[in-house]
Amino acid sequence: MAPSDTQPEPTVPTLEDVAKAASVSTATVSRCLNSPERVSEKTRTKVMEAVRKLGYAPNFGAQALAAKRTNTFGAIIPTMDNAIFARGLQAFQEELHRNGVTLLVASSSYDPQLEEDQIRSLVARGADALLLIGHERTAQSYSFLEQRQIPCVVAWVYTPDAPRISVGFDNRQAMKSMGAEVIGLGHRRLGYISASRSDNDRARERFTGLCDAMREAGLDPSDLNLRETPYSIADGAHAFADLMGPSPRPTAILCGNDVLAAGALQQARKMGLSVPGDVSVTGFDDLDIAEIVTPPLTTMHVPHREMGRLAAQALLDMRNGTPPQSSIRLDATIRWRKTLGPPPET
Amino acid sequence: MAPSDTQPEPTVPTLEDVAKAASVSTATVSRCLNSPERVSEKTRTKVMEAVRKLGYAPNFGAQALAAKRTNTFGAIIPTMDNAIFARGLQAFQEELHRNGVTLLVASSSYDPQLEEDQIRSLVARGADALLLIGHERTAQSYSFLEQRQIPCVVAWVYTPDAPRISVGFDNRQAMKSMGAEVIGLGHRRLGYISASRSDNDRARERFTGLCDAMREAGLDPSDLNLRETPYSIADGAHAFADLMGPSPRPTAILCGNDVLAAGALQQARKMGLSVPGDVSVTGFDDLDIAEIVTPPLTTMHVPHREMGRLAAQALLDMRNGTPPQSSIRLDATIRWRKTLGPPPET
DNA sequence: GCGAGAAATGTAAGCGCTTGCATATTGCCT
DNA sequence: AGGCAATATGCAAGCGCTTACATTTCTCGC
Repeated sequence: MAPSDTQPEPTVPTLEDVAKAASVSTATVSRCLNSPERVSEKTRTKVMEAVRKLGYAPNFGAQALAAKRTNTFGAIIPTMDNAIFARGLQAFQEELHRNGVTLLVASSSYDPQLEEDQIRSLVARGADALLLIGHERTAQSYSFLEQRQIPCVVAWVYTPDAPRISVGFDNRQAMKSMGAEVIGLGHRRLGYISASRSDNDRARERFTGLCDAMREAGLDPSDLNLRETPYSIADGAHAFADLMGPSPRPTAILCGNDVLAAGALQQARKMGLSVPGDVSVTGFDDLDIAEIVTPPLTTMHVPHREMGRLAAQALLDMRNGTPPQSSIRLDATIRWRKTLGPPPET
Repeated sequence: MAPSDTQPEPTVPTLEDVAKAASVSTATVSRCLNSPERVSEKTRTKVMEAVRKLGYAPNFGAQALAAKRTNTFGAIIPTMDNAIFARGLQAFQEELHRNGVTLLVASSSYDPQLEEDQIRSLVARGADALLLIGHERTAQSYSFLEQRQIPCVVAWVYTPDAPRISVGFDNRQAMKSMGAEVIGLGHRRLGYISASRSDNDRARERFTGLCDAMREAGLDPSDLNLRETPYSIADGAHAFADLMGPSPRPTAILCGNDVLAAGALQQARKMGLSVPGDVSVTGFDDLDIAEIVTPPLTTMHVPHREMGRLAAQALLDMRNGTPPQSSIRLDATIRWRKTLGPPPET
């Protein structure tokens, strides 16, 4: 039904076209669209009709250029390829939408350079404010943000002393408490599967937290059997196999996140190891998968949606000139399920 | 270390500032940035230095306005809240990035009206092309796209007859083949857990495909025991419980996607039902979770990354004036794992 | 019916950038 | 050294929109 054979006009209607069609000035059309109360009923109707007929939609670039504001926020997440950021981001976007702002999302693939590009790109596109993950980025990124005075909050971490507002939880403390539980159960030989710690402060903090826990229990962190790998189930499985190869095997394997833990669990089954009978496994994040793996994963629950919502709130406040006084701390708490138990008797 | 006490200048540097700082014309600076080869080595260095020193970043709006192109594509997905679109989208973005285009993502929350807004918003922001999911959207969305002649491809479906290019697989056919396998194994009483079919042609097609399979096997589709629910593990569990309540129970429960199937599996365990001993379960999508649930889920494998890559390719081609001749068909094939077997003896 | 102030509308100057065209510079060949 | 082509730069006209400010049109009170 496309009436494309009559009018081969790829022309985008402009304000001027509308003005002409309604025989008024462009100023009037603009006012009609932006502050309708300043235009008489009659002309307004006339103009709106022209708008509809022409299918006019304002050119965002021009609008931003002339008005110097957009109602757009940006978010840059390390990856969309797994569920880690999905839920928080969705909540973030919902909250923004509720407040009339549009969200633009970009992903950095865990690459600081790419992230810098994305920041520039989002800002150039008029993002009024930015949501960033973690504190790790290029100096240029920071000075750019600084210079442009772009409101921004850092999520997925809680760092009260950092120069910018964060909304999240204390990764180090959280992993420390997980470590303490594990050790408290009697485990002494620990394995840890971490995501790559370079360019990732969350991963680093979690690792440090585990070391804290060991130290506090009189264990030597350098005995910790560490594997650092990319972020996938298969990687988790591989690392687990690796860790469980040489004897004496660890009696508990902590994972930096649930995806890795799911891989570990899978591998455990493949190796005929019972969890937690032969070896305990813990995760971090409490993603959906934590509930459905077998056995259900004991993991650190992170209030993702809450975090997204509060981050949006904070950013909105900043934009409106009432910045939150300080970072916002959320609590991550252990979600006990079935993969953590005492070490085997032996 | 923020040197913010000396210069309280929230002024954004413009092309002109850079030009002045480098004592050249704005035209030269512009060329420096956009086609460096047309500028002498010497001035280029000079200009680049000024750019760096001032922290200059082009104003996207102005750029788009003047150049009438942006190197930006948009994608609108129904939700970011689960993994369904994540992998494909990530591949899509990688391919675009490889070709120098930036991706802007928005999510519609499965709401056609919201999607329409997002389309307008993305286009107004200069998206040169759009990736959309499925064919279901408001008439206004279509006429807008039509009128603006925005290249766009529809993914996650394969519909050779539709007026726009699609890149994906045949949902109906795929589910039909899954149904045929199930029936071929001897199952007669079937249950189906579907995502909401309104505003979702993928869900509708899959359902239809299953009916096809039944009909072809001499079964009456109206005997199919259907549950339609939102998209979460808990919903899947709930629907499963529902379906397995009254006797005679179905001997196989097909699910419209893996998330729902994961819930079903979870519920089966909770009810003490063995899969596939007491009841078979199948999924659709082959997300990561399919591999890690217990037992591993027999599901329809969808080449997500390939789909994302090809969609990007197609869109790139369209933008460059060499549109693909037709829709691109990918194959979805059954990934046999452990949840589908013959019906119980009884 | 008149004049004053309010309300509605129009005029035009940019916003920051790209780009066709004109104007230097440069390099090279004879 | 002279002349020409090629190469490098500058000039200035917009791109589509917003918004002070100017102008026109209403609306009333008397």
